[in-house]
Amino acid sequence: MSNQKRLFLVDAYALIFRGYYAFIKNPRINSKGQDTSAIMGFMNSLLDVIKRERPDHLAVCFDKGGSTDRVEMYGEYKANRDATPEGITTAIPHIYNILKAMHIPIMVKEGYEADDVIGTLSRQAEKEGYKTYMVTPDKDFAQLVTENVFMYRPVFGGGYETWGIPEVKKKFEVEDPMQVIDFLGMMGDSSDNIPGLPGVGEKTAKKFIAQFGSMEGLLANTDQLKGKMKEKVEANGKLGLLSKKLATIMLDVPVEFDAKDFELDHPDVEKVKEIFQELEFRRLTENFLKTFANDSSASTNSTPQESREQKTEQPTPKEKKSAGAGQFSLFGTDPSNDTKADSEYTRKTAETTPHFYQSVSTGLATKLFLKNLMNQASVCFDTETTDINPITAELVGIAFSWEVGKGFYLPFPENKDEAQELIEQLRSFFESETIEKIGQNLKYDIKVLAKYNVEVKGKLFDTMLAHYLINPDMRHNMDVLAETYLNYTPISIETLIGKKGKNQLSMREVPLDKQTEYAVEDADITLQLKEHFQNELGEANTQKLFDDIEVPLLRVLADMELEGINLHKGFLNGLSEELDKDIKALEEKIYKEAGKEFNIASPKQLGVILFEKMKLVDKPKKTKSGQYSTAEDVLSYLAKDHKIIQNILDFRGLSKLKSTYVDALPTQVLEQTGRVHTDYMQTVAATGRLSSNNPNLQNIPIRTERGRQVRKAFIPRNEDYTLLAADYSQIELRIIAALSKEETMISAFKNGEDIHASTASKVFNVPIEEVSREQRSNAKTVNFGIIYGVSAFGLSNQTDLSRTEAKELIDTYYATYPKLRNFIHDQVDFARDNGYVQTVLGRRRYLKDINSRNAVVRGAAERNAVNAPIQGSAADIIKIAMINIHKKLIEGDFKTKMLLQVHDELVFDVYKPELEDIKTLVKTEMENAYQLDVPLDVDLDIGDNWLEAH
DNA sequence: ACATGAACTTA
DNA sequence: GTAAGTTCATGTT
Repeated sequence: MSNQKRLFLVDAYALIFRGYYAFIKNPRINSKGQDTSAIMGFMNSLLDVIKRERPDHLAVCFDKGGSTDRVEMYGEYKANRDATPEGITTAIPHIYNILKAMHIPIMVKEGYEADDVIGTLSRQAEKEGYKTYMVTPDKDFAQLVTENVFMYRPVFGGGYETWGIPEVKKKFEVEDPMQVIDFLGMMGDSSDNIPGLPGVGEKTAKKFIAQFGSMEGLLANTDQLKGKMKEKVEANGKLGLLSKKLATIMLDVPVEFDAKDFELDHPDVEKVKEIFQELEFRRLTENFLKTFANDSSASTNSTPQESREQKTEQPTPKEKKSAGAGQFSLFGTDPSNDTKADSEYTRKTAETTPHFYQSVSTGLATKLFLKNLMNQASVCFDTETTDINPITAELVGIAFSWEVGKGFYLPFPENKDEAQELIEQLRSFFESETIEKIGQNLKYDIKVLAKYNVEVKGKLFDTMLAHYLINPDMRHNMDVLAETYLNYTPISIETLIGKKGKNQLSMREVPLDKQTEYAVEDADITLQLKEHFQNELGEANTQKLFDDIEVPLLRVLADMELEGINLHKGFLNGLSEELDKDIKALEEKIYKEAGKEFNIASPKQLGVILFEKMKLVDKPKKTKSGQYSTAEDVLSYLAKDHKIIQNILDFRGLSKLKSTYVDALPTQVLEQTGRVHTDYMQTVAATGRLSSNNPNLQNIPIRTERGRQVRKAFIPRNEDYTLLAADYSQIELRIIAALSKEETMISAFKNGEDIHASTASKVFNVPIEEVSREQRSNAKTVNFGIIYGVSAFGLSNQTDLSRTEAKELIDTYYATYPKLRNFIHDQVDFARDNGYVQTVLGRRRYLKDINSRNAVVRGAAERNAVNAPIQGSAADIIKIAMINIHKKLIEGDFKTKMLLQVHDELVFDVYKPELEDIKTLVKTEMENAYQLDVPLDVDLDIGDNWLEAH
């Protein structure tokens, strides 16, 4: 049996899909904007199988043109499948090329699915004495399992399981794997759109199989069933038999198993390397070389020259050098000694990497360490604390590293005074202007240290910010970065302190040796990442953006967050009670109108009430998940005809207001400071904007009278202070006017005209003083539409214009502002040519879908190409203003503090005696942050709360 | 306990 | 039509 030859048949699409979705949260995009997730995922699986099992025969099977037979039987077959994602269709040609270069045969047959091809080949191989392993996660294959045919299933979390007859029997509760067909036929398969018997799911199907053995057996004995189930089965006998047929994998596909052809041969290494290089697979290349490394000793064709020769010949699988099957066993080794540990992925960890991490506790060691530390030019550090909130966190330790693979950890005593003593010894390091400090998310560490009265001075390098500029669309947490760029899996925080929730430990409770390994590893990795990103910043031309904007801004944000803002809790409590009364009253009305009590906040229940019970509409709109849509725009449409609808909309608005703002905000006041401290995210928004959370202070209501009351709760520090809000007027329109050099629009801004009225006057060809409200409003909508990348469709949705009217309006608009249209086209062209667009400061956004064949996907990318430079440039400009204002406030020793940023607005807590100076300072810095051909204009407002200051 | 979708808030 | 975050209900682990 051990000598029996083994054939592996790979179900290509199943593994490709699996690989693609494994990366769906964090798609692999290379510098050319290609989504390589699917290729990467598939190749990982393929190499994994080869490495683990060292098959002597292998082929990869694809579907082609779907199953004509099955579609003929049942028109709906696979009809409700979503279109194959673009990331997959574009991957297929690459995968074909790689397989060809690897000399692995590709099996496809027009009009058949991979299942059928694999089934047929497995039967032929069985006759020739092979053991066949079908590499697929798809359960349908279980029907093919015999004594010599197995499923080889990848399992989540890595590894594989082999399903033979016993496993299939157990899983499906059948006597014979063939009964899997009956099982699938009965319960159906929603992904293939096999109907199955109505009302029969997994449980019932298993019961039927046990009782009747097969679909035919069931249909012949329906007298033994009862009730509804009996009726249903009897009525759907035909559907059941059809379903069984659809679920049956064919064994007579016109393909042939050719043992010689299927032998796993040596790949054309150079060719594969070339393709991988093109796709920018670094780790995979190593993995590939490693996989095929240990067979080369005996083989002659592994030298570069040889391989190149082979390439210039015919690199098709057919062109094999004849090598006796047994003698030329590629891998030579017995698969059984290929241990699990060996194949457990190639990513490095602390365990597999030499390192020297040391904790420093004694006084003498600390002295030596400090001396050494102060001699460095550049040091990476990372603080470990008791809390994720830096304001309440206490230091548990600090890790330092300045040499790859080495580092030190200083544990901090729990006693506050002793901790302060230790930090005092580090003060000269942190406050040194000459030593560069490296870290991942330095804003956190800086805030922690600020609580110990230590300021971090000198040049900074934040790896998270660096990567945000290099690839803003990815995520930037350290684990992802380490895995992507260093092929290294760091120790997870969970292995130290446990899963979050009930019994999570504090870092303080972790044994010192574990703390040391974890903390110094973080510093070590961050140091390595810095070396990596340093060059990439230059390549992406974003070095200046990094040094002059993002890094300085980090200190500004740290100060704003530490400062927090004063909140009038009592006022919100009063508001909450009012809202509560009104919400209850609305509830009463709604229940009465509906004739039933239900959860109004549940879209599902609400949909049933409105569209099934009350039947307000003939054909209700559905969401993609099949529920009735009760979205705002759908309901608004009905509001004038049905009183209940307006009440529901009001209910929703008030509930949101109460739960998200009025009730939530007071709970976010930090005990220690009595203020609300938001956290600005500097690396989240793809355009370069900031985002705010815990709580989000960038979406405090303002549009409705009721909502804007919440702003009254944001108040100055005390009576000596007042709030100042400074906001850019029309900054995005000014930017697009300046960038497009559209003179008409530029001069309107220069003359201080009302830009929407001015646009209306030109588009509708009336004198500016005769522009009607409606005309101005439509012009305003188009102006905004331009910023978002207009379509006639979108515009007509926003206004009461029809699609054609909207189209006409856009055409006239472009005729009025021809350079604006050119600008838009230029942005899209630039994106097509370069794969990215950029802001005034060179901040890039990569647009992988800009050349997509799918018009919807491409359209979205085109709108991004227009919007990102505008939204992003506005973000750049306010960031410059913030940095400059922050600097001036410190230099001038002002008591006034900058508190909030809301995209185009800054809010200050102004010390009253400084008011006039601050007004001038803020307006000047904001208006002169960046020189455009259009003047920037800033409105200032002052008040005793945020609403008055507007 | 955790993830997702719908709905609602902002610039 | 762009960019975000929070809450609630619901379904899965």
